Amino acid sequence: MADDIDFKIIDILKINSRLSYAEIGKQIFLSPSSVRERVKKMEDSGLIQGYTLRLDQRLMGNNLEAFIMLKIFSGKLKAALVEIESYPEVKEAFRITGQHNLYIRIALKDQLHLQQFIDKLVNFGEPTTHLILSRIGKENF
Amino acid sequence: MADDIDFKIIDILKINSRLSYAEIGKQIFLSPSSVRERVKKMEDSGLIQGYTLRLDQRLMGNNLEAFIMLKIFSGKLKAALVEIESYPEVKEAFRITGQHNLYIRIALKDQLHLQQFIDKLVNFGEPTTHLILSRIGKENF
DNA sequence: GGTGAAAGCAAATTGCT
DNA sequence: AGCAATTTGCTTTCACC
Repeated sequence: MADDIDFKIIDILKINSRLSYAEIGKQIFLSPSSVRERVKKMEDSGLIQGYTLRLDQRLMGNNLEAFIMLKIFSGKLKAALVEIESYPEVKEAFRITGQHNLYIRIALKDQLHLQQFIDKLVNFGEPTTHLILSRIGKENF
Repeated sequence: MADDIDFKIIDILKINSRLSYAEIGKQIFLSPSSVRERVKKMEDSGLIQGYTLRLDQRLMGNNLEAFIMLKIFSGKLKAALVEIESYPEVKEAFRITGQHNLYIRIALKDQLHLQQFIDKLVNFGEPTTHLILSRIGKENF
């Protein structure tokens, strides 16, 4: 489906998704209308799912980033899924293989906030918490 | 620094970072120039770090998503950090607290690819692998 | 698939409040 | 902080290749 030119466009949009088609076209020697056509096709096919921003969580008032892995109590999975979707602290969450069933990435104001968050999770499972100390490299989704 | 109007703009850009200032302004009853000014200030302050896209990893040819937690061997941390930054499979990586030292999120073609990836990591530490089965809710960075 | 032309919009600057 | 007006550039569509 997608060819090398498409992947070049994706690589450019990864770095700055607000660039104009004209600007993208300059970088890959293609007309703005062709760039637009290709982008539109990638959107329509679902390859490009959308455009979003990168935020500095510290400047958003979240001094703590962490992830929690949850070993869900028997029969509590459905309730946990619904609950987790509703928390604004949750940045992403997955079902996973291994000793734990859920991975939950969170951004929090401080340690008290973390404590309160964990207190909510213990209704659904046994949490293991890992604080994020620093990022390595750049995001590359 | 940032007020409620700024956060409204951020919420809109989270959903679609390619919207025009005019369109954002319509949604929050603000002129395009004011929206632009506010966005620019948030970029300059570092609150908004950039704009990127959401991709469907399956349609990108990556049928396996996983994360690996690495317990680094003594003296191997620096080498591991350099190495990990260079792998295109790595979507994000953190230093973390707990039994393991590094968290590495990856997107891979298939199980063979995962095996090869793990084989590279075992030079630096002891890996624990968790496959991602499905996402819960939407990304919310 | 790619292009270029034309109409309609958006971005960016400026000056005013 | 916000707005309107301007110029400059971009988007979008479409006929053509």
